[in-house]
Amino acid sequence: MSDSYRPEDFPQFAVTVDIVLLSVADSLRVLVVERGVEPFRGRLALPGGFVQIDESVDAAARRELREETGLDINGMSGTHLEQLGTFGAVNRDPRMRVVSVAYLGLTSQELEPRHGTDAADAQWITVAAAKRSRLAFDHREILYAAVERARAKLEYTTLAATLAGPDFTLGELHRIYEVVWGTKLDLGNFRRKVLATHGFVEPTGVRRVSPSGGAPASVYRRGSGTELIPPIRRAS
Amino acid sequence: MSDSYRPEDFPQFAVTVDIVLLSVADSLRVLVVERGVEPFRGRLALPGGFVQIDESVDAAARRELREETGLDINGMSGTHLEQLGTFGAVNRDPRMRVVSVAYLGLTSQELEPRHGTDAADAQWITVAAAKRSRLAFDHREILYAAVERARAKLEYTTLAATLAGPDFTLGELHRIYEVVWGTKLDLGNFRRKVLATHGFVEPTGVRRVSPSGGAPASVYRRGSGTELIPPIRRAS
DNA sequence: GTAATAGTGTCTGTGAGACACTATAAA
DNA sequence: TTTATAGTGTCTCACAGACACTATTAC
Repeated sequence: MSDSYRPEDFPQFAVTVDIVLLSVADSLRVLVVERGVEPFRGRLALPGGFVQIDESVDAAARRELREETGLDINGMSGTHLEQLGTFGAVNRDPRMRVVSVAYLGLTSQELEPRHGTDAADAQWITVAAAKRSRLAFDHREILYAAVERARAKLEYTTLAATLAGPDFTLGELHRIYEVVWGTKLDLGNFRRKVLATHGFVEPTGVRRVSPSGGAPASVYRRGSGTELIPPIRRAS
Repeated sequence: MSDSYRPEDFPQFAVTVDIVLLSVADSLRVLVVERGVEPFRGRLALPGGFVQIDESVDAAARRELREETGLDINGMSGTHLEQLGTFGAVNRDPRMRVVSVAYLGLTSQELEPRHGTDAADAQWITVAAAKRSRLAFDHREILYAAVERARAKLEYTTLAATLAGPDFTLGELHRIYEVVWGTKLDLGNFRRKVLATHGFVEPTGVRRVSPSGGAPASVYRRGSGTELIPPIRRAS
């Protein structure tokens, strides 16, 4: 930390936030926007924007998320948002020196991007497609880090319940794990594990019939716990 | 991401790096510097400094670490350095808007801060003392995050071997865990666990006698592995 | 001898994984 | 009926944890 007060003594940066918002539908999806101007015009990019001088970096992330999707983290929605990491390569933005703080968001996909807002051009695409796409800036690298973080977090936190929505069956929760991890999980063992973990899910008393047939399933909602002890391990 | 090229369209920030460098001696220690000027003159602070306009944020962290301690991450020392998180509260620096990218460093304490360098006023103090101290800026918060990260990483990575130095006995490695976690661990079970984990340690063939008596112990060095599968769990 | 550390043996309980099985819905 | 899902039972193997024990050094 320098001790100077003179602005000319330290380099000046722009600081942005970029948000990797993930959800699970048939497959793992990510919210992207199409850039309308240079640089990277026409390319897909992660939603984000400049941090304002009078707001914290975290607040900027929440604001951008709200502007792009209408999801309001402060308003106790079922959405999770956490800092992922900071990307500070010298030439990551061709215009000027920009340091970007990336965030990982998880949502149950209830809310589609709202037209008529900043998010008019936002869309959900599969993560597989996004990885194939030539994303703007270093957003491909950020996406990879976010997906890996999400996969790891399902192991030792109850965040899958956030991806599953306000209420869900254990079959639906099970699919979240299979889709995010891209692996098969024994449903019977998974059920026992989840039900044995205090604070993961709690029963609502309601039963629901699957649209694809089968017996009616008990509906659960998120429990109060956040950690999974012991964790659910990915297949080795 | 804004599309403007005009500097006046986006707020200007200073970006710093702050480094939480930990080592294990009798207890867990952290490298701190005493501030010589305002603000927070006389207070202890984490080593760090401004990111230059032509260096990446990661490079700035490596440079600061080298300047403060002589440890050169590029030069294949036994030191670990990873990004911890970014602290971007509006008023975290009373002089101006500063966003700080914090790093967690782990070292085996071979190298003491060098006098006659930037680090002339640097010193190792126990983490317990640092937590009691009124650190400058939001460095207390950063320290807490770093210690928790280090504790968690010992569970599922082989980083303890980095804290233990170039070569070590299993008894020494065992103490690293007990000191960082602040718990007791059964030595017999720990030994079996470590030796059964492929890539954690490898024998050097050398034996060493402890200065505090006891039978001579086999000396090991770090293995090539980085992950601990399955992890060593902290006591619940 | 005692103290301290290194290293091994062994038992037990828990729990993950594999897999079989029954039950209940839709088509 | 078949198909798809929900939910339970059970067996086995691995392993973490507890703890006893021997071995080897310094003092």
